[in-house]
Amino acid sequence: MVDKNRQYSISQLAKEFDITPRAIRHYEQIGLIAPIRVGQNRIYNGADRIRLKLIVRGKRLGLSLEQSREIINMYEPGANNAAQLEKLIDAIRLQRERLQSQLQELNSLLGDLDQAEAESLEALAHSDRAKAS
Amino acid sequence: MVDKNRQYSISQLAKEFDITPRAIRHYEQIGLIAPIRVGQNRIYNGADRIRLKLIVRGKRLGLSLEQSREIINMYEPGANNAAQLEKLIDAIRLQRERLQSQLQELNSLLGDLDQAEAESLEALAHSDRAKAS
DNA sequence: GGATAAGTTGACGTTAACGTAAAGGTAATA
DNA sequence: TATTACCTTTACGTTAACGTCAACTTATCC
Repeated sequence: MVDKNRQYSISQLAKEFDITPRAIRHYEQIGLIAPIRVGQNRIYNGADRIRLKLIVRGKRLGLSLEQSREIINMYEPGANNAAQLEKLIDAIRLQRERLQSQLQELNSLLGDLDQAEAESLEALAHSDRAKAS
Repeated sequence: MVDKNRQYSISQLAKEFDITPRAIRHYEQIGLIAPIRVGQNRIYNGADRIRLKLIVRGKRLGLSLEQSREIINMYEPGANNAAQLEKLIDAIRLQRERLQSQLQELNSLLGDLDQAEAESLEALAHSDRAKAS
């Protein structure tokens, strides 16, 4: 709760999350974050930082910004009611399921390939025999 | 081995893999497949079909066409040597690992959220008490 | 009072992976 | 023979997610 009122510059956050200031401004352009201004400079608070964190995590998870938007919209620092959190968690679970089915696909592909490998090894064995003969 | 010499039209394959003919032509443009021509029409054989299958699977796995290209290039219907297959399988395994780390991230995010949920539930409980008092 | 560092706003450029006409060839079918 | 049904090429359009200038302001340090 200490950093609830902390303030961050754009490059500070850019550095922390290893993205460019331009990217952060882009997120603002499409309405994912809305920092306040001091003079003409953007100043980010703790909630903004969390939103950014969600975005970056989403990217690592292969989510589009639009998909992340749903998650971010569900994150309302004050209006943190349980129903919203449930929805958020459900969304994440759904993505997890997507990933898991991808993994399944991948494993089946690996299965195919292992089989192909086995066959080709056998083929090689046969050709070896052919050479040997 | 029966369909080794089978022939397919572009729309047949499009239908089979649930993609558009345009997409298939696109894959050809960037050199992922190279069907023969009969007149001006493209005719695809079994190997072409496999390549397409690899592409489509790759997409389901979240691979870019360039990533798929590596896999496809490793698939040489005739020159099916074991070393190449090993490389192919390794590539797939690598992708699997990427997915698995994504899953881990996802699970940790879910962990965070579950905790946030718990906290907010507690907060709600407190506010209930506040209301009750 | 320059130089340097960090910030700002346009606004055009870029990559990926096709979509979407437009305009025309060919073959089977009513 | 006219209408479908597929096929072709050419080429511009589209979305996502920023990258990359250009031109300018503001604060700080020597």
